[in-house]
Amino acid sequence: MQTPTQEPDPRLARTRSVVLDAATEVLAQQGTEGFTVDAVVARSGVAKTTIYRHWSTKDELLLAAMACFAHPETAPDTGTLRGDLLALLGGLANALADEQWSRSLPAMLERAEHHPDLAAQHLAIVKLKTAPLIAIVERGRDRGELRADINVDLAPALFAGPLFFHRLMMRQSTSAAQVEAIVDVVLAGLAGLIPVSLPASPIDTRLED
Amino acid sequence: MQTPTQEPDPRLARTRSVVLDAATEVLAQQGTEGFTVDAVVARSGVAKTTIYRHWSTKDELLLAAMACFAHPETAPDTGTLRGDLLALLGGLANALADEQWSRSLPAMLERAEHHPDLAAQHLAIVKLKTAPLIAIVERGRDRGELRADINVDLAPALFAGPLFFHRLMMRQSTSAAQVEAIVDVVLAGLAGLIPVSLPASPIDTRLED
DNA sequence: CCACTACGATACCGTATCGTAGCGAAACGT
DNA sequence: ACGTTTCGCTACGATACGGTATCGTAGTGG
Repeated sequence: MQTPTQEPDPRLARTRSVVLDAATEVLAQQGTEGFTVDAVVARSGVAKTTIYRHWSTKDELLLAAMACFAHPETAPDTGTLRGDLLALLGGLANALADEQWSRSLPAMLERAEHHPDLAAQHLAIVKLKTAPLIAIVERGRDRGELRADINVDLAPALFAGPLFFHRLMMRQSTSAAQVEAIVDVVLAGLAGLIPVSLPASPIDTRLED
Repeated sequence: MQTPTQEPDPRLARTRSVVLDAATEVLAQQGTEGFTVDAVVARSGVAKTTIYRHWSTKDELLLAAMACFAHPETAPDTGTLRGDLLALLGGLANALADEQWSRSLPAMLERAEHHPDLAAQHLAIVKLKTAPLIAIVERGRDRGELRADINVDLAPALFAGPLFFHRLMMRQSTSAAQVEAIVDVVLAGLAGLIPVSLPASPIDTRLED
């Protein structure tokens, strides 16, 4: 009856991969203005018609290219909260320094600002990337290295925020020593004195025209 | 001899102001893709030829529009470091929530990534905006509320980074309660236990193709 | 070996956008 | 009042880009 061995044509996957690789590279190197279908054609060596056979519009291609960055991050497990944070944030600092994802980040942020689909996808990616950080902090809390009543919602902003600030606003990388300093300051602040309990993040009623 | 009363034509200043206002609005509302000369023409009511008489190219216009955001920020003075930080960062949170500068920020970051002139100008603006924060922290340090050997280079990233992280990555605003929590955590970490002394920020050898 | 599918090349259309030309009208300084 | 400067307007030219049509080619599965 059915044809279970409906082998998909390997050419499909091949061009799809080649084009998406080229698209991410173009986005990373040229930004939004340089992200043009012809540029992807030139870089990938794939004909424009073929590209349009896979993605019916330029925005779809951009969306698909962005989706390539949605790899889940694995949380390190060094045994201590501080060690985990240093490992994770050190890796983040390195990624922010020279990975394609980091170079395309400003372009993605800009496009997401005016394109709801991209905004949703970017938010999903961010949650994917921040999940291990939250997991680490929760694990440390459960281990007793932090107060039990701590609210983890601010953890991504507190720990990763400074790194992104350096990358996006100051346009410079964060050294290992700086990562260590950030971890130590925030960790001391979290572990120590003040009970951090907050109302949940406020409803956001902004960012729409 | 000379004509000392070289009264500048008020029309020049007027159109310049009108066009730059329109340009910033277009940039904030439409982003880089919508930032087109014709859009500025439509919004300002100034003829395209006139715009090109003031700025010889579109990039110059964009540069001039960005320069409008280079207003120096005034540092509050409440008497305590915590009060100053709450005032300043609270203002920053509000600005990030709904000011034109915040809405054009992603576009500016993206353009700066691939346009050296804009990058330099953006960095100058950032330094202008972070200066009062550094001043506040130094004042608190000199007042004895922080260790004397503290390094203030990380202060902008530690205090303002989380707010920018919320705005850019999470696309949400930072509530007053969250600002307070951030200030308390970082302040506790800075005031307390660990001596934060770092080598100076590393030389940046990235971000060029 | 064969039908089928995906791919490549080229040409093409329509449109958006940057930037300019030319001329007349209006506002300015004196 | 008058010369000068600035502005508005329409119409362009040039280019780049998104997207399509057509036809021929090459790889794929059976």
